[in-house]
This record gives sequence, C-alpha cells and structure tokens, in this order.
Amino acid sequence: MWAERGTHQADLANGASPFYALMMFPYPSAEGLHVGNLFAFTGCDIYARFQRLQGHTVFEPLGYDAFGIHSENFALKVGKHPMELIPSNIANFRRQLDSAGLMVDWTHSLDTTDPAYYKWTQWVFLKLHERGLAYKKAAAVNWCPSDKTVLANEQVEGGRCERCGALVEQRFLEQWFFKISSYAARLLKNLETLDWSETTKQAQRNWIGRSDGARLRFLVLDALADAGSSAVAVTTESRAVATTIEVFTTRPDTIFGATYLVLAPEHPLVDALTTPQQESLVREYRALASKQDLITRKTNKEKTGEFTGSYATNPATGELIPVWIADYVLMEYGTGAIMAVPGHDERDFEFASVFDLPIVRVVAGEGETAKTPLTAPTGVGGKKVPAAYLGDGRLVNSGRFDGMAVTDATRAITAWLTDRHAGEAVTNYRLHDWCISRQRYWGPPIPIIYCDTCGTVPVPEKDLPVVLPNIADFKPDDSGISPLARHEEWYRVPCPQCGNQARRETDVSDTFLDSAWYFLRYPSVPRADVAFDKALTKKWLPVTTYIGGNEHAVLHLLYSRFITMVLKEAGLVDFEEPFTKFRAHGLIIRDGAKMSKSKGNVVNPDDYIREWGADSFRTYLMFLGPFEEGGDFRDAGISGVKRFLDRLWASARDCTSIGEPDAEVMRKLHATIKKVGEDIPALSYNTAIAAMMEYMNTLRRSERTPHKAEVAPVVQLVSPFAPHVAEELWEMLGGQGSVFDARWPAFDPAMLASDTIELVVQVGGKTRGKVIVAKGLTQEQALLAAKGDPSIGKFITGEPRKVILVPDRLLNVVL
RNA sequence: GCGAAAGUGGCGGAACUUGGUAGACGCGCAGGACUUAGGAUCCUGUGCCGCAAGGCGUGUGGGUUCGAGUCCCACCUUUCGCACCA
Repeated sequence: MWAERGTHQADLANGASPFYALMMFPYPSAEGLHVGNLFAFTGCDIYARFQRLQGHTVFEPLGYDAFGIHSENFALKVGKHPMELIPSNIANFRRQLDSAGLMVDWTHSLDTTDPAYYKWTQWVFLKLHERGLAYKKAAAVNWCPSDKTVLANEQVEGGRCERCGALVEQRFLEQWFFKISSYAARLLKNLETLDWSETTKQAQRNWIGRSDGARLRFLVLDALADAGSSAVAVTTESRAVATTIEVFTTRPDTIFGATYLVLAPEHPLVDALTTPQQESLVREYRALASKQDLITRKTNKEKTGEFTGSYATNPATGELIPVWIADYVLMEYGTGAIMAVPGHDERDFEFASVFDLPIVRVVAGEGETAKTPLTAPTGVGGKKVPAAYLGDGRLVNSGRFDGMAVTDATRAITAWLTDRHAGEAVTNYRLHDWCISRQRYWGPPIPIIYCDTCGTVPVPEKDLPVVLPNIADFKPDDSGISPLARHEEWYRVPCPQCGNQARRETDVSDTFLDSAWYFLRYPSVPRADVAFDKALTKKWLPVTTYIGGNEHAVLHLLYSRFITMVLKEAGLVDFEEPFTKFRAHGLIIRDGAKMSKSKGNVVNPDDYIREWGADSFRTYLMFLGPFEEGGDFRDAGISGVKRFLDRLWASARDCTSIGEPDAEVMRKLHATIKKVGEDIPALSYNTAIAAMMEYMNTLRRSERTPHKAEVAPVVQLVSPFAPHVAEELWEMLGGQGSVFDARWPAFDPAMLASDTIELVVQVGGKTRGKVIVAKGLTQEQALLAAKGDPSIGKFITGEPRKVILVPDRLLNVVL
C-alpha cells in the first residue's frame, strides 16, 4: 500500500517545512545487510518519521557506496567481475531494506558506480583542479614485495600484508592530492558552530591537530666540516656553502637546551649535509629506513639514527650542534626536522641517551635549580631515574631569559629570535593533504589526460563521464600501476587541447571522494544535466540531521566538509557546512562480544524479520540500549518487545467507544505522550519504548475493556518504531489515510495535574516512606501528615532539630 | 603516551542539562492459573542479608550536604579513538 500510494515519496519541489534526514549509505556487500546497518537506518528512520508526524516534509533517501577495495577484493576472491556482482548485491540489499520498512524515498536513490553518478564525482575533481586544489606529487604507498602490488592501509596488518604475510615496504609513486590542509584552520573553527556530538567534534579536532609554536632556522656553517674536529673554523668559504635547516617546535622557550638537530631520513637536505666520512653510514641508514613500511616505522620504539657529519649553530647560544638523521622524525609533519631538546622531551632524551649526546636542563620546576639532575621517580620504590622534565617552571641556563616562566619565555624568545631573523611564530596542523589516487581498478577514473605538448590536461566537462571500462584482468599486478594502465585501447586518447596522441590518467579516485558529495546529489536524482539542481539544493540543504557511525567521524565527515567548502567558494552552493546536526549511533555487539564471521555470532536480519516481524525486530534493536551507545543483542530479549506489540494489537482490536475513558489512565496516557515526544528527538529510543510499555501495563492492569481513546494515541506513538503494525491498527481504528500523514498526538498539560501527590518522607536523611497528601502543603502540615503515618511516625522520636521541605516532593526531618 | 567515554541486581539497562523514593522497562528466574500439551497466554514475586524489626547497597577511599549514583579530591578498572605530530 505504501508503495502504491507513494507514501514515502517527499514532494521535493513544493513540500512545506523541508526536513532532510540523512543516513550513511551502505557498501552493498555480498553477505547482505548487516544488523549494524539496520540498527543505524532504523534509528534514523524513527527520527525521520517523527519529524514527519510533526508536520515536516521529510526526505529520507538511501543509496549505495559500491566502489572501492572491499568490492574489488571480494570480486577477486570469488572470481567474478564487480560489474556483475554489484547489481545483484544491490538487489539483495534493496529487498532486505524494504523488508525492514524504512521510509526511504527510492525514487531518489543512487549508486556510486553508476556512470550517471560518477560523471559528477569526476566533475567535482575538475572543480578542485580548476581552483588549483588538486596537485600531483610523489608519495609513499604500501608495497607488498611478494604480491607485487600496492596495498591500501586497511590491507596492512602489523606491518605485514594481510594476504600473504610478507613485510610491507614503502614505495614512491606519483599521486593526486587535494589541498585539504589549506582548509585546516577553517575546518577547525567551524566545528564550534555545528550541532554535532562532542566526541565527534573532538575526534576531528585531534585529527586536524593544531599546534602553536615557532619555525626556527639553524644555520649550517660548513656542510663539509670535519666530523672529528670539535672547533670548526668559521671561514668565508664555509659561509658560502651555508645551508639553513628549518625546524618546527612548540617549545621555543627551550631553545637554549637544543643540543643537536634531527632530520627525517628522507629530508631533501640530507645529501648536502652528509660529509664524505659519514656518507656510507648515512646511505645505509636511509636505505634501512625506507625499507620499513609506514606502520612499523611509527610503532618502532627503539631509537636509531645516524650522524650526518655536519654541525649547525644554535641561534640562541651560538654553539655548534651536530646534525643527525633519525626515523623518529617524520617528514610529513612540520618541516621534517626538529631541534632536539633532550632535557625536556622524552623522545629526544631517549635518543640522546642512546647516542651519548649532551643533555642540558633549561627549565626548573618547583624547588629545582639549574643544577638539579633531570630525573623522574619510577613506579617501584620511588627510585629516581634519569628522564626529561616535561613540567612547568622557570628558565635556567638560558642567558638573559633565566628566571622567566615558561609561558612568558615562549613569547619572549620567539620575539627575540624573530628580531634576529632566526624564526617566527607559526601555527602548524597535523592534517595533511588528501591523497585521492588509487592504483586500483574499481573506482571512477581520474579525469586527467597527459599530453607531451600540453602537459596535464583536465578532461573537458562535456566529455564526462570518463567511463570505467569493463576489463577482465582487473587484478592489481607486479607492474605497480593501475590495472587500467594495461589497456592501451582505453588510455590512448587524443589530447583535448592539441589533438595529438595523449594518455589518460590510469589511477582511479578514492572511495571517500564518492561519498564526500553524495548528499548533494540525492534531491536532484535523476536529473542528468546537472550534478545538483540549484533550487532544490537551496531548499533541501544543508542536511537537517545526519546519523551514522563513529568510524566515519573523522575522514568521511571531514572530506565532506572540505568538498562543501570548496563548492561554496566556487559559488556552486551557498553554505559551507553540509551537516547541520550529526549524531553518531553506537555499536551492536552480541552476547557481550563483537559480531564477526569467525565467531559465528553474526545476526542475519532476514532470519529475525521472518521469525518475529520487522516491527518487533526494529523495536527490539532500539530497545537494546541508548541509540548513541549501541547495545548487546541477545536473542532472548526480543520476545518482550513482541509481547508488547501483541498486547497493543489486542487492545486495539478489543477496545470500545462506549462510555468514558478512565481519568487515571488518561492522565498516564498524557504523561506518556509527553515522555515519548521528548525522548524521540533526543534519540532516547530505549526509554521511549519503556514508557509505552509502562503505559500498556497500566492499561492492562485496569482490568476493563480499554476505551478507544486510551488506545488510539498509542498507535501513533508507536508508529515510528513499528510502522506496519501502526498503519494497520490506524486503519482498524478508523483513521483517515496513512498514520504518517496524521499529526502527532498533543498532550494536555492540564491532564497531567493531580490534586494529591506522594510526599517522600526522610528522617535524618534516610527514606522512611511516603504519604499521599494534598498538593501545596506547608512545612507544618507536611510534618503533621508524616507523624500521622504510623510506619513513618515511629521514627520521629523527638523534637525535630531541622525540617526541610521540598514542596510537593520530599520532607526531611532532622532530629 | 595523548584524547574521549564509561563503571549501578543473574543480564541489557532506568534515574529527566536542576543533588531529593536507586534499580523504571525488558530478559532471565521462582511460584501459580488456563490447558491433552506449552518454547503460547495470563497472574504474582524477584537488589543483598535477615523469620522479623531492621540493616546494607550504584568500582575503591576520602570530602561537601539535612540528603550524593549524581557535586569535589585521590585512586583502580574497562572500552573506544589517535599514536615517535616535535
């Protein structure tokens, strides 16, 4: 009936009070819908249905995120082509989703692997390229030397290839990047304006990773100085070959304690700095470092490194300090070089201890002096061991800055060094540019053509989409480049500018690009002439409420925000934050353990829907626990929810319109309407369901044939949770049209009022019972009533020392 | 290491941005009714100790308060995220 009447279709052009309820679209796996998906969708669906009952025109679209490595790997595993697998997976998902009774408007669905969709994904790439936000550079990828292929980060487990177990290496390939790092400050600042869960915002803040500090310059006096000589002569020749090493530090106040410099092994200055004596050692170390894959390098705790043979001048002390390379310094962060302050940095301390480099104290804490040894108490016996001092304090061994507090010194020293042209204050972000290249098959080809005469040429918009060809050998191989690079007939094209023989980019783009703009597309599906219609976009976006998993709290949400910002700058949309409100749902576990195929505890929604019905299943999922925290799925629990719905059904079937409803029951009903109406928008679905159950218990215990007025509103309250049952009962009770086109029942505050209340009585802070009394009693009256109750009165043995009355709630008698 | 969240019956979880009957609701369990039967339905009970009166109870130890699951201090544990980010 819903399908026939188009109940779930929103009138996008004319609907009043638009409400865009978005859920994160699933990857249509061959295994079918995961119960976690359904948990998320149901939670969003309830919210959306409730908003509709509040009078909004609700748009609840859903599509499929079908590109990417998961699909590709699965296709490889079962020996089928993804182009063949995806449609059947989608059909299966659609069947399952329909059986769950979601209010999805399927006339606006999308599939990221459809050329009609990815045409616009490529168009988004071109928009970024136009604005100079897409660029190419060499970057490290995970390389499996045994499978001879590029691995995605999620295919590397503990530094090894998840398939063959070989140690993963890093390789450098030319890749496309988006300049998201230029937007770091804005992405961070805008977070303050968003109605998102605090945990999600915090995760984004950490990812963006703002650090305020200084960029400092260290002059290398003579790159060719003799490593053995401690007093390097400053000659005019050496000045001529002088190089500057830039470092980033958050502790410029500790510069007097910088006793050496460290560069990342792949730092571009390393060659120039390495002296002939050190050359072979440095080369060896660099080779070793580059062999390590990205992950083990980051988790390897033992400090290793090599001396370059060069010395630089500490701009504060004027002393010569050695320049080292070590893999604990990361090229990706800051300037790829650090000033090492072993006295006040744990990592530097460890490194200095291993290589016997000088450690100087420049900050003294409470009760410490310049001479106090740098130690930290150990756990056992409180014995002191040498360690860096990380705490607050005042400067020592720092010349004119001695005695200054750390915070003041940070400012003062930065200013002093700035005056001397040795550095300046900078803000640094951890966020690095977004690498969107994938040396894979199953994604949208990056719309770029390389021409010998014209260079890098973007594919003209009119030539989009660049269709992904259906090739049989889509498996990545030892060429180390995309499978598309094996298909000359595909990549060989005339240059769009000069017409000469040219070559297509053979990498495809990251799946995260597909999902970074899909919410813009939904309202405009199925229009083929634009990515998104201007009027519809203006009316429906930004998304009113977005619900999804916290696993996407960082990347997906950040990328979507970035793309939206860029489109705003390009004048294509008129907002820069795509999701006004975001809430993350929790995780469903089963019998206390995470669901996994290997444990065999995966819940197949089909089985439960068949056995218990979609409504019971939905309601049970929401009853497990707080929606934002998830819950523990136990088979036994579902029966309680089923019983509740059965009882509601029986009450609706048996209720009568004769006579009057019971006043006490009606009071409870109105309290329930209030509670459910407050709980649903707060996503407290579990307590909303509990409140409805409680009401049904009250109704049942009144032991009369229920009056229609006592039952009908409950049908509406339960409708977001159990839409099928509610729709049927609505009709059974003579409701007009769909229950979802009716309005949410209003509660009457006057109904909640009662003349008498239960007054809790405490004696000396201990609860002794309660008395039923008239409202608005004075302290004396309340005390009298308490004394009058024998089970309470016996505790009031003397003259009260103090009496506290919380009007109409509680009386505490202190003896 | 850094960041975030959380510790409440046999179990999942309630207790409302405000300190005021801890354990709502559901599962499970126990007893009963109906039944040829019950994994159906309905009723009753169910934090712990105690025959009772009563006492004890929200991770541990302190504190504030007439009154603390809730606020403050210290600690312990667990989960999740990020992790050599200078």
